[in-house]
Amino acid sequence: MRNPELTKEKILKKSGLLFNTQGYKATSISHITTATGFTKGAIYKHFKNKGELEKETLFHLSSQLFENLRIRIKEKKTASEKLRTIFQYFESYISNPPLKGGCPLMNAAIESDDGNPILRKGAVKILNMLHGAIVTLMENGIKYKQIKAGIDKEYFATLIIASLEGAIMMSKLRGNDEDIKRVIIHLDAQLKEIEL
Amino acid sequence: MRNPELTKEKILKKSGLLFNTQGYKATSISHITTATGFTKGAIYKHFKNKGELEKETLFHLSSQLFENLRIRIKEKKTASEKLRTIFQYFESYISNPPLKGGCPLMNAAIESDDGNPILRKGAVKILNMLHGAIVTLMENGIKYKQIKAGIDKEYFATLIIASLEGAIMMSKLRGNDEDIKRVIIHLDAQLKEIEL
DNA sequence: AATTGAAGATACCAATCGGTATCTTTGATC
DNA sequence: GATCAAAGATACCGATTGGTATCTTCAATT
Repeated sequence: MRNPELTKEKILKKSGLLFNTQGYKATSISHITTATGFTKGAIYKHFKNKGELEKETLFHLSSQLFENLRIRIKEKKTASEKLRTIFQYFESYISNPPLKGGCPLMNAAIESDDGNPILRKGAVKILNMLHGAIVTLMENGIKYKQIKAGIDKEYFATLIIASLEGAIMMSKLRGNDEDIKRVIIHLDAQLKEIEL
Repeated sequence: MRNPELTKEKILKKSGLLFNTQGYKATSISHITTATGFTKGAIYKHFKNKGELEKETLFHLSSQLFENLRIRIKEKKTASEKLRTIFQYFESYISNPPLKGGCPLMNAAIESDDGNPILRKGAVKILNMLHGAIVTLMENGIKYKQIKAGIDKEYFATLIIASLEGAIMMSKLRGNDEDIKRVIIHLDAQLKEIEL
């Protein structure tokens, strides 16, 4: 009944939940052993230390969310629709969370940026991926005449990520859905202005 | 040479630095004793437990920043100028940080929102204060015919806070000042649209 | 079916955690 | 200047931390 791959997957999944809700530093190996049912020995067979587990877990979390998002985006045809899908996905973090604990990028960014350089590096990578994905999405929109040419893509990508991330923090903290909705209304309006 | 008030102040100051950079959970009492030069006995004479110290420190940090901001805002005359002062203050978090470790509101919000209800309550209070301050600022702007009447103040306040907080996270993580600058350019443009 | 290396369990380590009880020192009050 | 409560130092507590060494169990290979 042994299945090392499945064991590693289970450890990553449970660690993801714990790290994203309780925080990386605040989640101990013992918490993970009790959550998974495995022992320390099993965990340290798959991960050489806690830092490595944190890094791999963050990557696991983000690939999961990215994959989810990618599927939804693929269904849409125009760049505008794709962008709006991103907005809605971020709203679902509040209204119907695909993952407890809020945005893993934000969580890792805030916890790591003044210590834990390994985790920080992972967070930077994820942020750059997200930013880059939005930029290419807009490039394609321009290419297929759905979006005005000459707009500053980097600027829009930053605007989208910053306001959505900030809004999730606000809504999550205040137990609101007002803040995230307001931001999405604004982003929708901005999107209308660059549509063709 | 004893001065209990000054002792408490020093503990709060050093704790503020440590909590805001290393995180609340990650900063131990021992870290604070070595940073302040005081012993555990001294700390627990002024704060009944670590949670209380965290709460008071967050309040101390935010009042400091609020006071700084309040002074700068008071110098400006119109609502637009006052709002732009807020934008610039957030930019200074990156370009010339008044405090290491980024925005204490954001830090406390992210670390506390799934545990540490005491700290969370403090963060909510600060967020509501900031939001409320921006709303009143705009109300006065409307009153004195500097800003268009009929605009959604709550909406603008949320937009400002969300995008600035998100941008700080991004710029801090990427070692950039691009992201925060882009957001401020956008907020400036938004402000121009509601000016009279 | 015996072998063997990997998977996982168990038991332990020193260091550190938040917290407390107790002791000494200080400075204001009389 | 003696008094005395408050401020702060010291020493300790049990629990928990990340990590390791060792043992057992499993399942694929021969």
